[in-house]
Amino acid sequence: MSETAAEVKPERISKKRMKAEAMKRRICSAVVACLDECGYAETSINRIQERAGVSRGALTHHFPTKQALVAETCMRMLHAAMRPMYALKDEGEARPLPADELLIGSWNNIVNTPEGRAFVEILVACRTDRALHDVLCEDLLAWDAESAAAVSAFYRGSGADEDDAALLWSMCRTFFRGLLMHERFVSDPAYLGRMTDRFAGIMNAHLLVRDHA
Amino acid sequence: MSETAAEVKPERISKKRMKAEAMKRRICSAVVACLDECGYAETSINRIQERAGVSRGALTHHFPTKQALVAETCMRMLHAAMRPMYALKDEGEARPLPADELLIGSWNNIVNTPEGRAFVEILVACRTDRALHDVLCEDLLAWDAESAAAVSAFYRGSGADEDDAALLWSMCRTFFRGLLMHERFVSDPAYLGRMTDRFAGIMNAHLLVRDHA
DNA sequence: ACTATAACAGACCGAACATTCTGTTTCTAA
DNA sequence: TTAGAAACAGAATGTTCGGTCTGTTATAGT
Repeated sequence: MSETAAEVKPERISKKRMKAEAMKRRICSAVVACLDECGYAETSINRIQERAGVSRGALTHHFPTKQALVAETCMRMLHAAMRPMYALKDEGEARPLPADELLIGSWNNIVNTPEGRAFVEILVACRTDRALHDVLCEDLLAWDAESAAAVSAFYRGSGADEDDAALLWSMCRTFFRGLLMHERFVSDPAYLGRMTDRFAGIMNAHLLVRDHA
Repeated sequence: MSETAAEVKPERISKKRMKAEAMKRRICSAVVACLDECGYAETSINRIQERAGVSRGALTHHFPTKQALVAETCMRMLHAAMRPMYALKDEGEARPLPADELLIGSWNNIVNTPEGRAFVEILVACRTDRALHDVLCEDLLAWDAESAAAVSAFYRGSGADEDDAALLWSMCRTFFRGLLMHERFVSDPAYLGRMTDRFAGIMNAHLLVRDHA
């Protein structure tokens, strides 16, 4: 059991593990860039290895299959996207933003980014790649639930249901994902801004900041 | 000029052209099925030919490249999706549905179908495939404009802008596209229905049936 | 009836694909 | 200090890809 030996002294961050972690991060960054720029279909192992500037051996050593590579990249992205939300939570009672500002900020800083676009590529791939879906489904559902819980803590919905805020928030993320694939088919780039503004304005009347009673 | 000879007597529907058209329809149907079930990445020419039950020669004869095949499939889908809208227009002043019914109907009969899912696959592919994008962009923009015009004829928006109805309609289609890629990641299938209902309810207050003054 | 041509059929090709494999280096635990 | 294992490196493999090419058959204009 070599792994138990490794678990015995986890406080010791070995030089080996640091290098391996750096390599993994480097590779996953290349995956994000490739997914964003080339799409899932053209994100081949060859392209990733060239983009990351690593050898084929390094890639296959850390990620035995392409699905493992994409899955870990996805989870790293989700974890990174969740971090600011935790930071906000820990910061205590800094009053939450109005919903429209939250939405515009989310669009600009989270969704409409290389990571956001890469995530959409993965989501679409999951629709038809059962193996990839099975690897990610559980974690994605958990992430959804976490995200919904975080929003529900600060916002309430205009509807009757107790979980209306979570439903509305899910709808917002759905809209943003759809917007990403519409991006290249608007004649005027400003039109995207009009859509996000209009949408945020409408949702602002339904996703309301919770009173801290 | 063999083509002029063909143009001279277009009223004569030759047996040859009918067979060719039937073959094309058969192939494009297989493309839709493959895109829906396997996704763009796994929609290979081999798979299409097997699915359609045609020879490689037939495929390459009618569609020299894969992009031509996907592009024509896309345009056929859009044309088919547009047909009921024209039929509605020609039918005259049959009062339009309230927006929420229009939306739920669109989701069930147009978006959440094999064709709708295939269309999303194509849209996502266009994001990173410049050649495919260039072939389709113009037609897709025209289709968007047609769709917006058709909606504007019967509906008005709650906002100040003259084209608010078109903007709202575009937002609705954006939302539905996003919903398609969320489909496999909801724990309860009924949740999708809740999302469409809630969304339709919200939009119903902004997308209003135009008075026939 | 005849011939030119569109409509197929299927073998073939080089490139690229994901994966496996055998070396070589570097670190770590004993 | 020294096995031994993890971290790489890169060649090799068999498959599948999109596209081309040469035949064969059916049809349509003359």
